[in-house]
Amino acid sequence: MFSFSEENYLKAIFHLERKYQAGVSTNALAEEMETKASSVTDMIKKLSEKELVIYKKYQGVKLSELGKKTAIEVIRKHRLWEYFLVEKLNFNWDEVHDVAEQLEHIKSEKLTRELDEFLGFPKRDPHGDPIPDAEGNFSVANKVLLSELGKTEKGICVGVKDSSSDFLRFLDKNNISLGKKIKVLEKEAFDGSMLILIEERQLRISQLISNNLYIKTQ
Amino acid sequence: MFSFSEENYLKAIFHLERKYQAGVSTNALAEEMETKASSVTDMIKKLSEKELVIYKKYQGVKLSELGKKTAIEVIRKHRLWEYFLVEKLNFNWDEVHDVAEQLEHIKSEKLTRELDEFLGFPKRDPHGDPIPDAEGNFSVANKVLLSELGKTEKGICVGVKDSSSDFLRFLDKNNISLGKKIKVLEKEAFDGSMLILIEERQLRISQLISNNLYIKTQ
DNA sequence: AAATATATTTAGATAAGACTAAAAATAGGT
DNA sequence: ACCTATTTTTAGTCTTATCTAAATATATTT
Ligand SMILES: [Mn+2]
Ligand SMILES: [Mn+2]
Ligand SMILES: [Mn+2]
Ligand SMILES: [Mn+2]
Repeated sequence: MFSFSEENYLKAIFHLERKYQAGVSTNALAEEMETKASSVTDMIKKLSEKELVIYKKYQGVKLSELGKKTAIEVIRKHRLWEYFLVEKLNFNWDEVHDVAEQLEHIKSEKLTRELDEFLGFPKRDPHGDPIPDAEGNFSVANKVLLSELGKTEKGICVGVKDSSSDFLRFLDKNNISLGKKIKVLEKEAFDGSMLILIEERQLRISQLISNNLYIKTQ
Repeated sequence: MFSFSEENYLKAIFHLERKYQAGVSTNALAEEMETKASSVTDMIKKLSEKELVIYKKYQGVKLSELGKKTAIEVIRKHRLWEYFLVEKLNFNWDEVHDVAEQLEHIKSEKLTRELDEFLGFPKRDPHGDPIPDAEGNFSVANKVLLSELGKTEKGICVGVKDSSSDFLRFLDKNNISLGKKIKVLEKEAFDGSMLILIEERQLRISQLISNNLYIKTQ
């Protein structure tokens, strides 16, 4: 149906639309795709021809309904494969992204459907991100960044914002993983660092860390 | 490492080398790849530059050691994925080939290794073809075509030569599957058709069928 | 051995996706 | 409102993989 490159652009636009509802700028997309603005303009024109995006010169792009549907399908596959790699093939959560970037482009509805079933219709990928179902529906959890919590507030660690290997391995090393209870004991106004309680253990973390950990409070 | 297209050419050359040990001709390769001879020449030159094949103008191609190793890796992945699809994801043996054609190009040594382990190091794919191990070794079974058997000879059905959907569904419909015992009851000299005994059942099959079924005798 | 047929390679073109450099449009500051 | 900085688009080039048409080499007949 669509090329790898087209699918990757759609995915990138989908993710950037959160931040730029008015339309995703060429430069933002160029940065996300690690390419040049001129290449982005070329591709946007092509996607526009194919009615995957709505585009007016100098005004940025938005996904059309078809574009959004396609992007969600790719994201669904990406996250299902990440789940598969961790749950069935002994991958660590920091090793799955690059392989999933390849697997997400495999074209077979039956494969996606059967994989989903084989995995027991998982709701979240290894990084806490929601896995869209076959109809493209997914629940956006009411999560906040740990850095937004104040002293004495608590919740459960439910996701990571940064899913780079470096960050994930840091979390592993410090025994921070999804599902664990976290309570803010102290918050340093000066540098934004925190003293947290995680499973009976006290830990001091920098703002860079708390800015990349999602917490579900309630 | 190598492009999808390069990998597909290597695989095709590998398979054709059985038949054309002296060197695979441009035309044979063009037919196998469903492309034009001129395109084949272009690609062969590129593969030759990369030392994946040995090529002299007008003399056909052979795989180099590196080319052979690469081809076997792709075939290993293809067959492992086919096994996965049938054993874990409820695919029928006639549905797996096209998806495996995509999956065979995923680059991740860990993925291949872990998939192999997850599947229990299978030795044969759903069509009876051997699955190379991580070192590229695989056993070539001593099988013959059913059409080569004479009256009263018997053996076990161990593979298919043609693995088209049409042929495989024909076998399904007639309850012929790998592992079943087959005995030749009659052989018609005129049209090459056979009367066979398969699991207490008598069945008349044309030469086209017996020419595409592998049997292990002993 | 020459003529003819077939196989293979070369030449030139195309499409996708990327790039650099330059031009044009938009946004901000005074 | 104008000047400047930034963003975006255009123009032209490159690489990969394909194609058609034409040229050349090899194989087969006579
Ligand atoms: Mn990922
Ligand atoms: Mn993820
Ligand atoms: Mn196959
Ligand atoms: Mn097979």
